[in-house]
Amino acid sequence: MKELKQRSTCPVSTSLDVLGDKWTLLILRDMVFANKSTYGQFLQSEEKIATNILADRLAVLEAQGILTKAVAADKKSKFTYRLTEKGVDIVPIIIELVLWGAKHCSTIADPNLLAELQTGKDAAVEKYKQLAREKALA
Amino acid sequence: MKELKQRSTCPVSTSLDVLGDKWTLLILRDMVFANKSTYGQFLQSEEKIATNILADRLAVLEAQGILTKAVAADKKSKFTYRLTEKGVDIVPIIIELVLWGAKHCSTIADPNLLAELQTGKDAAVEKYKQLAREKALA
DNA sequence: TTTTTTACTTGCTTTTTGCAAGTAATATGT
DNA sequence: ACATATTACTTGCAAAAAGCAAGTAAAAAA
Repeated sequence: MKELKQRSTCPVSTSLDVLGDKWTLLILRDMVFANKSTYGQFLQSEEKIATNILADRLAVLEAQGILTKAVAADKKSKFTYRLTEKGVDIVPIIIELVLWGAKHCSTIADPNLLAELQTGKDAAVEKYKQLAREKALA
Repeated sequence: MKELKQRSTCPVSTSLDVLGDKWTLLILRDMVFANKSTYGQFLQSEEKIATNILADRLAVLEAQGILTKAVAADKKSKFTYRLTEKGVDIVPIIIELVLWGAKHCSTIADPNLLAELQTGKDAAVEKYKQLAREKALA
């Protein structure tokens, strides 16, 4: 069981104890916006996470109850990672990162997603949370 | 000038290139919610950031146009750090971290802030953004 | 004029990351 | 049945980042 040290009782600080690095939220982004759910799929992302880092972060996320790991339906040699409700609640954080990056940095965002977020953020957040929940049941 | 390498053109990834570590968003939290603006004040926070890390992060934030550095009004030996509009736009990210940490982790959050965020998030976000802007003018 | 404040910098150790290669349990093709 | 491929890791090592203690330097206060 991977343990994390808690630097203080502040909620921002404690959230960062779990999510504050360059890779964790990218894995969750891939689950929410790219429908990814296996180790092999996470490895294929553009940012090229190292295999040991990916294994470590998945273990932390599982230990923290943000996702669950189960043998895949089709193959016994494959695992499927799914978001828990604690994981689904990270969707708003990811969406704020999309909006900030798209507004202030040189990035290429999906125009449809961006338009959706800019015209009705609350509805879009709910939509992506619900989609994430449905994927977790499949 | 501190440079950061951009791992991809994804807005989430690019935001994390800048903000994805354990300290950067704590400095911004202190500016937004604790009215801090000087090196010495940031050092006093509960999480005990090291002096070299703080100096490094302030330089990155300045290079990225998230905050500005100026000689303090009262003392020539003191600097005042202020949020730019790009910095003010990080407020929603911090607020989502507050909400997630308070809901899912063992933390102690200010009950007034929490109630305010839970009853009317959008209004509260605007309020703290506006307060941050006003501080930047003072 | 000495001491204190303020904002760092430097040197060193420890931890984390990144990279390449290796392992092991299925699963597939012939 | 047997060899090859897929999938999910682990291991070892070098490089980068973080953490810690001490030192520096300009300005302010006593």
